[in-house]
Amino acid sequence: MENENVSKNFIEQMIDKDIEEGHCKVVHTRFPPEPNGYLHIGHAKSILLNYGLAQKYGGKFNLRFDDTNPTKEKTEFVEAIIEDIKWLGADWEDRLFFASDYFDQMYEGAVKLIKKGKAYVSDLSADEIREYRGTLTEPGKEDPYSTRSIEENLKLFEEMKDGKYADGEKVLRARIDMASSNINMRDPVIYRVAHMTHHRTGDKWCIYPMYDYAHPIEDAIEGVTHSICTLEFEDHRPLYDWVIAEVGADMRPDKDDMAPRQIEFAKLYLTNVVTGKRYIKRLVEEGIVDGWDDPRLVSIAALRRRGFTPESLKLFVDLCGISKANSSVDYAMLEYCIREDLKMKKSRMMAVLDPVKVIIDNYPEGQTEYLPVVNNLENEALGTREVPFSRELYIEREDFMEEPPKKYFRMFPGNEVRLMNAYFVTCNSFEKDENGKVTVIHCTYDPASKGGNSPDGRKVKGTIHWVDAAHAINATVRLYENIVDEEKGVYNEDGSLNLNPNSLTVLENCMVEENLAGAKAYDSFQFVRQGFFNVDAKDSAPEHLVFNRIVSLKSSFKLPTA
RNA sequence: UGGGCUAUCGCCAAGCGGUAAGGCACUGGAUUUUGAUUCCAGCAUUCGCAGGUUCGAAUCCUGCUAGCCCAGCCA
Repeated sequence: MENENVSKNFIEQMIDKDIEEGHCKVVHTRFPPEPNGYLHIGHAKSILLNYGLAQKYGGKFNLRFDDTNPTKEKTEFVEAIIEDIKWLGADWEDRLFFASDYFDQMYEGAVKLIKKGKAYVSDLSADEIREYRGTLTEPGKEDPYSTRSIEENLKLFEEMKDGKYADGEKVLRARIDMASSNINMRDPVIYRVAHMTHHRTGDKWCIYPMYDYAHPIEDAIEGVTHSICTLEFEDHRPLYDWVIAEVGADMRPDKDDMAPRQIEFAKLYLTNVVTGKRYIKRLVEEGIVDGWDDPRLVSIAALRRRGFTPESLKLFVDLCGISKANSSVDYAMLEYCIREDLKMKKSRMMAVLDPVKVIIDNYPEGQTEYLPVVNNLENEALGTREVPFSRELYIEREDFMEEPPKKYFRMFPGNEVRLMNAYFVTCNSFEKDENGKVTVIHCTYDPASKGGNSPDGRKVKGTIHWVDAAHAINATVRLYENIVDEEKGVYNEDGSLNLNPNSLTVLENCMVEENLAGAKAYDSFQFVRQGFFNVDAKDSAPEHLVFNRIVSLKSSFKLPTA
């Protein structure tokens, strides 16, 4: 269904080559999150990329938790991550794995390295290791413990595993090249001691493998062919390849298929959003946002709560493309994607966010008629509904002006407009309170224009939405804006976030049509002339609905400001 | 001033030696019972800069410049 003429990204080109040259039999990808936090839209790019590749090439996609550091990880996060990925629609079938499932094989691999003379136990402290490592411009120095015999290393490593040493007392290092211009190759630490209960393996282990050692092994064991990660790991690729060559290659399920290959791509950055964990943590702690799923955030949970759909995110990720250039995508692109996804799928309802009363003076008192309304003029499959109409209505306060500027074709004294799906009405007069605020607008209607067209062919420039006063239900509607504005600067001088004071507007006395009465959590609609809205999953209740604005409709209408 | 990577329209992004795709945004104009949608039109003589090779260069070579990443017993 996607356009066939879309050019392939550089990863697809690499995969094509691996297949053509006969290296790769079955494309196998994975998404490997560490369960130490919530997923956000950047992760969605990676998930959809990896899953999408597996689909396109008829391959496989794994979900694997990279849980090699128990000090940061929690079961709570694995559950949240699973929920988010399921919602996104990426299907790992029966391939849900944990790096911790492979701790035994990783340990055996380390023993093998020691036996080959490719790893040694060091007693250097963390500080000393840093000193010996050298700097960006100076080579490192040999670790004084690097000359230990294989037998001694074997014994020491086993003792590390058996808990004879305290955290930080000893580490296992790979023996590569202390003079390498790539700092990752200067005898990297591959195992550390951490007396810590792991969320899955409990107290079985007190030594844990480092990412650089563990990750290639995880990929190899699972038969992953293309290990896709972000740009900051480019410098780690030689080490990834080293581990594969030394121990990983033998762990592959199919020795004839390709050994895993690491490919890096640029992360997704979005303008006007906050993704930094420490910033979000503060916003949550200070009560500025309502948790990690506050609709102004871009965690997957927040986007879901806001009313974004998996389809819209997929579209977004596809439109953004994959490259190696660091870039920041305009938030407007995301807005386009959700409008695009919802416009044909959702019923177009009438809701008055800032109501002002309208009285149709010549409409019979006490009469109510139910007018048929098509739910979505562009999608008949959505059917029709009936909307009550009577003498007293509400319209949007901004749809009336006492003294309109030029090109204002909504309601004003003497002007005829169409009440959408109902009648032509002409404004005759209005009432104001002592503060000059309009309280009631008086109109007369043309009974012949029922349905919204006049038999005499008369045209009106404006069509406005409305809701019947006697039947409307009262609801709360929340309007959102971006939480920061890059034009104004994201950070203050003290490093704190320069927050948009208008990121949340709560409208308490909105009047929505009665057909919305049964709306349930996550249900979404177009509110005609306003935007797309959904029922808030946390705060809405059947007796009092709370809606979130997902995105506004585009508008080229601007009131002249001067 | 070590190594790795990246520079194509306001924002993404194709392009892979034969003379600058596409999308978002924006600007017109048509249709419209949403100032929405849809439609049609416009939107880089130029590819970070400077040289060079070539009949021909965004694509190859050389030299600059700018940005990002790396000195966790994090991932």
